[in-house]
Amino acid sequence: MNRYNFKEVEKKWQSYWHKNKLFKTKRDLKKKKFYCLEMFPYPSGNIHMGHVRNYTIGDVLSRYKTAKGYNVLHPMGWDSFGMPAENAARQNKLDPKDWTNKNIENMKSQLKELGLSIDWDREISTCSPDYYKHQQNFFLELFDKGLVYRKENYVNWDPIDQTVLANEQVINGKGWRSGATVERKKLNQWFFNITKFSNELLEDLEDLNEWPEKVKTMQKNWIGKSFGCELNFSIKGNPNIKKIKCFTTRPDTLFGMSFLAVSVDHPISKFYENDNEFKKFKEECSKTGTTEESIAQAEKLGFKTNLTAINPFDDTTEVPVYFANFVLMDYGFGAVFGCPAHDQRDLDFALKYKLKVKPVVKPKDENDSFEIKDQAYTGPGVIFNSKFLDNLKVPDESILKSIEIIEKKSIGKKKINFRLKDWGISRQRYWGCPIPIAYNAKQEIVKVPFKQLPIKLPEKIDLNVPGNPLDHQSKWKKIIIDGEECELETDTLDTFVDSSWYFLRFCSPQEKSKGFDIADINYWMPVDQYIGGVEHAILHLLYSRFFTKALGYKNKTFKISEPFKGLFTQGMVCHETYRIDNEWKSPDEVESTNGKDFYLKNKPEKKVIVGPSESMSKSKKNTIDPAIMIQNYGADAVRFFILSDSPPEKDIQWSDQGMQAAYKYIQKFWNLHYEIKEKFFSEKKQAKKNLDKKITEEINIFTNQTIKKITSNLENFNYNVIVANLHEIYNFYYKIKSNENFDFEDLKKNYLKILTVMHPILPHLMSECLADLNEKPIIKWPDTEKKYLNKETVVIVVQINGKKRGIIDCKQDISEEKLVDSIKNKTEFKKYLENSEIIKNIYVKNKIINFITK
RNA sequence: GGGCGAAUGGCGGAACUGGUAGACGCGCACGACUCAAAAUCGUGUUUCGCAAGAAGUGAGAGUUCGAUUCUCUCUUCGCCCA
Repeated sequence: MNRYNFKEVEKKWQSYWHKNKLFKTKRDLKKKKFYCLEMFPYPSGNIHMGHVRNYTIGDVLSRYKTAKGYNVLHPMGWDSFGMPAENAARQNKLDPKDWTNKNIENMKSQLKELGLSIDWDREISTCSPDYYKHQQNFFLELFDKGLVYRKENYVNWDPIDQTVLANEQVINGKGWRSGATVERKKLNQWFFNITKFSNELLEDLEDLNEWPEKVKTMQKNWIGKSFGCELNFSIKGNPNIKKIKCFTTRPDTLFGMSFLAVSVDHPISKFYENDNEFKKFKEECSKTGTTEESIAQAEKLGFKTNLTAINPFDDTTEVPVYFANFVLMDYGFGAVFGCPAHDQRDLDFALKYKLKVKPVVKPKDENDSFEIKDQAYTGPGVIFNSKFLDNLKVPDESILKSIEIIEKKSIGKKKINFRLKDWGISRQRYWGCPIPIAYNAKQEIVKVPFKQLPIKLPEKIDLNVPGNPLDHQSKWKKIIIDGEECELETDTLDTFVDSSWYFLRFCSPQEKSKGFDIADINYWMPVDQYIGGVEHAILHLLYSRFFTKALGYKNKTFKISEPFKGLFTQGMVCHETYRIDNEWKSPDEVESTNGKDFYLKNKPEKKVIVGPSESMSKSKKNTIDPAIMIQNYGADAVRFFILSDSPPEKDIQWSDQGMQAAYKYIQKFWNLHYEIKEKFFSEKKQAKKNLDKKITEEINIFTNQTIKKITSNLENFNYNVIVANLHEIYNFYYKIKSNENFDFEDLKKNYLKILTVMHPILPHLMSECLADLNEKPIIKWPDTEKKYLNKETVVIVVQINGKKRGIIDCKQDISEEKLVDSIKNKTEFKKYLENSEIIKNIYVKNKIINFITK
């Protein structure tokens, strides 16, 4: 017995792959391409189990497609700009660049230890000027196309740190680091005009039939197309304000209107600037965050003006006009009319300010006394209390008819509105891509010319000064453009921009003069399979789709409209949480003798509270370090386990026993391989003369059916089932090895095919097994032989009145008559059929026969 | 509140277009080897029942010769949006 030394073997094959550049890919128009891409990691320091799962899935697919004869592009890079580097640098007085590059180096070696089939010659890093130079150029290209603009916008402002906070950095209205109450502040910011593509981004989802429905629905909701109309209200009370324009999806509820609500940022607010009460109110509003969710959860507040609005359908009614905290300036026109009976938010507001609640839609089976209490009615029904709209069917008929009337009266028009907002890309941070814009003495916008790109980040700067870091770099800011002295923009780009085109860069990673070579794009794009976490289902994917469309806009050579043809979203890796009092304990700090009660290692008196299994996170300490697992069990075992227990799209529970079982499988298989080789494939051995045809056939059938199963499981991402198939392979060969009465040559032919289909999951072990049999490590996917996919005999289930009563072996495609006869003659079925009359039987060929008796 | 999805042994999970429910693994039990343990190997393992047999895929109905699979109602859980 020779024990399988995974450390040696894995290292050997990894360096073999590396030396022979086995995964290096070139554009080759003669070969069909397959672009397999996993979401590239942020270099935080170490790879985690989520990465292992993500990259293993992609690797299995890449290796399979390669074996299938595709020219596979499987690259890897680093999403290396971002806040953590800046934070780490601030805490430890390091340079973000050094910190990041050190992490990259470490994580790269960890990824290599996993045995991934990556073309490392294509490695890219978004924080490298070689990368962001092109990004700056794309920014200017989009600027020229009119897809970039600057406007004032509200941000979350931390007054102590003098910095802008992302929504997730605002916790209960306070800055996450300083604890200061966050303010709303207006800043000049850069935007990508993503809303220009709202319709395209929505409609093109239809063609993405290799995307999960769930993700498409999420994108659809995010874009939020709504059909309605704009509507002008005549205003009384201030001669300077004649009209207020609203957007509404429910013009059919106009007769139920009882107030008009406008945003505090609405242009009419300038008439109230000197009103102290209003100022106070506006300040109060600024305390609620800028997210839709925080606005939805906040109490509905209003500030009553002296204005009234006239109902355009009934000029005898006037309603009060309020400023309200739940109306956003950047949705619609920053004004809505309130119909409390049919909108919960309006109802909450009306009840608080004692406004009229008049129902105008009633459910079908209600009469005119239908009333609203504390639940708005938003369902279908018919219009009532509405004069000329009465009896119209809600929603379709009533809305269309209302819009028709509005258009006829020239008080508004049909309008499609999107929830999607333009993408704010300005960040007041250091560790990001500088925006290639400068301002001249007149404060005019000046583009930085291509020949002056890249605008590199200044190095070795002090990050502990509050405020926007680049703003303090007075020397760096100075730039001369066309002889004119200018000052550089000090905001950097949102890191989502970096990841919105990296998949294009992978096609031409070394191209110096431009971001990519269009010939490369035309060959490699789109990404055939994109794999990553569902947490990026909305923003990253939407931004990448936008960026792709923006590059193709007004550009006849760039023809890619969707970057990702197939999308797969994998589940998270979970582990139980452990806690003593309120302190989290990591899995390697605790132990258990019975699997139920846990205590601190070597301290049985210290009982540990076991919490539910949750996604692995550093904060809860429920992480397992992949590097240690690879060291203890080997890459193949870790790959095998991470694929085994759950379907890849669902969450997986980390389990020590599962990990050990995977390790045992590797060892067991190697031992079995060794036995098989010794017994059947060593040169001395000859098969016995009295060959058992049945076993030979059985081997061939097993091989072909297994190839078929594994192939279809690979195509459908049923990777956990492939692991089960691998166990079946072991069990089958374990059984076979006790027999000797078959053709050893034939066995070898079958065995080699089996090793080949196992290869994508266990590349090191299989390379070793193949090499051990003097086979070249070139993996070519085996075809199936049809004659072995159908057995000569089949098992037919016998049912009587739909109940299974037994099974019967018979020849393939047996006629119904013969089958019925043979069943009638069998004693085991006689007792069911004797005393009753057979009315009919249902026969499904080669599967089942069902007798219906009376 | 709306949308989407899920629910199968002690556990993770399998079951192609409706056709032998529980593949495969874990765990557990018993046995072999051992002075003993670990490791390894063998046997068993949905429930009830000695057995024959019966019940059984969250609950209830429906379609069907036949439903884990299709339809409806409900319950619970998860995710997203509000």
